[in-house]
Amino acid sequence: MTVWDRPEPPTRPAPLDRERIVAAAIALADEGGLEAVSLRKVAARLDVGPMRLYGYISTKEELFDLMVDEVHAEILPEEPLGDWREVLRVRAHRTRQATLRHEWLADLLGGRPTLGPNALAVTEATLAALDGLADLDTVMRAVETVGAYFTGAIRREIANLRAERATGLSKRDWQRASGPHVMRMLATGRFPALAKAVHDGTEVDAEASFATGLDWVLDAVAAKLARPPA
Amino acid sequence: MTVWDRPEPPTRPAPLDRERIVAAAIALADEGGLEAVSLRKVAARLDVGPMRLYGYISTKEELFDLMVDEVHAEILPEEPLGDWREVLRVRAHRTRQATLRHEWLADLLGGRPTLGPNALAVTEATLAALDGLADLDTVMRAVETVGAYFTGAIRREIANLRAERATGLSKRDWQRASGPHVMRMLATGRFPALAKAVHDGTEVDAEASFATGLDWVLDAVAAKLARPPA
DNA sequence: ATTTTTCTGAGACACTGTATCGCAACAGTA
DNA sequence: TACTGTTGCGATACAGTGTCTCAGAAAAAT
Repeated sequence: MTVWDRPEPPTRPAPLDRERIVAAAIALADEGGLEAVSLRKVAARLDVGPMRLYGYISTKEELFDLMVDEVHAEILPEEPLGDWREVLRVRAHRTRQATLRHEWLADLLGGRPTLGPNALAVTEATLAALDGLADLDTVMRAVETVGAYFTGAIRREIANLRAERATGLSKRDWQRASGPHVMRMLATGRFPALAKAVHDGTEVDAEASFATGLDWVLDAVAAKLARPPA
Repeated sequence: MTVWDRPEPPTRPAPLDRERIVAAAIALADEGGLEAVSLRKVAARLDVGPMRLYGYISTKEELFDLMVDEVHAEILPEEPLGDWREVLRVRAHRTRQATLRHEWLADLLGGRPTLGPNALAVTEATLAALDGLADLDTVMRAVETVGAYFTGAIRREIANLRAERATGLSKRDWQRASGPHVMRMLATGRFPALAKAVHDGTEVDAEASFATGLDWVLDAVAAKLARPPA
């Protein structure tokens, strides 16, 4: 009975779990954007047949949900924080940073309810920080308002960033020269205020403007938390 | 030379322009969501070969851009408005209403810079309303902050609405019973604040909560416009 | 050792966005 | 009026996509 007489052991299928699948999908998305994520490519990256994935997820949307929740693990701060304001601000900034690391997150942010364990943990931490500072409705309004702000702001920032990258121009130059189109539009004289804004506007740091807008919204929340609602 | 001797005149291709294309695409999207919009279906609706469209747009993304700009025509109010606060509030509410009419807009909002003529007109009107009330940087921050808020809020509202529709439950019941999943998570005791919120939370009207959050943000803007920046 | 159950992956299906390119209808010229 | 150059249309093709079905192989149970 030499080695050659014995057949090769049957090729065991590559081990698999959701963690591995999500990691592969995130890697693909980080490299080529959300559109680079196809079930076939994810499967190929794991040396697995495409249909194998359907044992772990039942739809591509679910894969996206898992990806989003996975990133929320990066958003949840490891150590407890100070007052409610810091909690909200840190959450906003960490979400922004995570989105800069995983730009595809901008395409998914706010697109569907996030009910994964990590996302729930983030929400829990936020609510806990505001607990007792006002009645529940006010607290919810505060959390949602801040969330709406940073979701929208991050999406716009990434959208602009992509546009800049596509033309290879800075934001300001891009506005100035984004195709002849905008210039021509401005030249028509139909948009005087806009023209002035484009002409006189200084190029502002994206992070600074994000932070400033956030502070404004936090100020508003502070005002409402201060005195109980009518 | 009877009629039957003469051949039919050659079938002239159906007349076409961007307006028609965009209208067909919007109709499809209104009926079946963004994913129901395919170049083939748009073309079929216009009795036209799919490739014909490429004379008017050069990519599907461009079609989406045209659709978004078309809806912005509904957002621009026809008559001039009062003070800056009313202008911003009306813009937010009209954007929300337009998105409720065209839910697919939620998927596109904030996803890419909007440079079409109608979107520019909306921006122009907004900037004009704030012109002179503060230095340009502050004005821009105000417009962008409010825009970020309502963009994010609208997206989340539509996301929740779709989730409710998928389960056929009200928002509150949905949170309570969205699969066993959330309930099981809450039952673990790891999310006390969240559990309390779900348990004690009253069902709030979506429009009211949108309006309230908007007012908060507008209050914040008002505070910054009042006194010139440091 | 044999049966039952589970799981896997090859292939197929109905689509998608887009490139290519032959053909037909038009405009301009002789 | 005949011809030719140009344009623009659309059939066909290509390389993908998400997902279904199902024959067969491996694992578990008997």
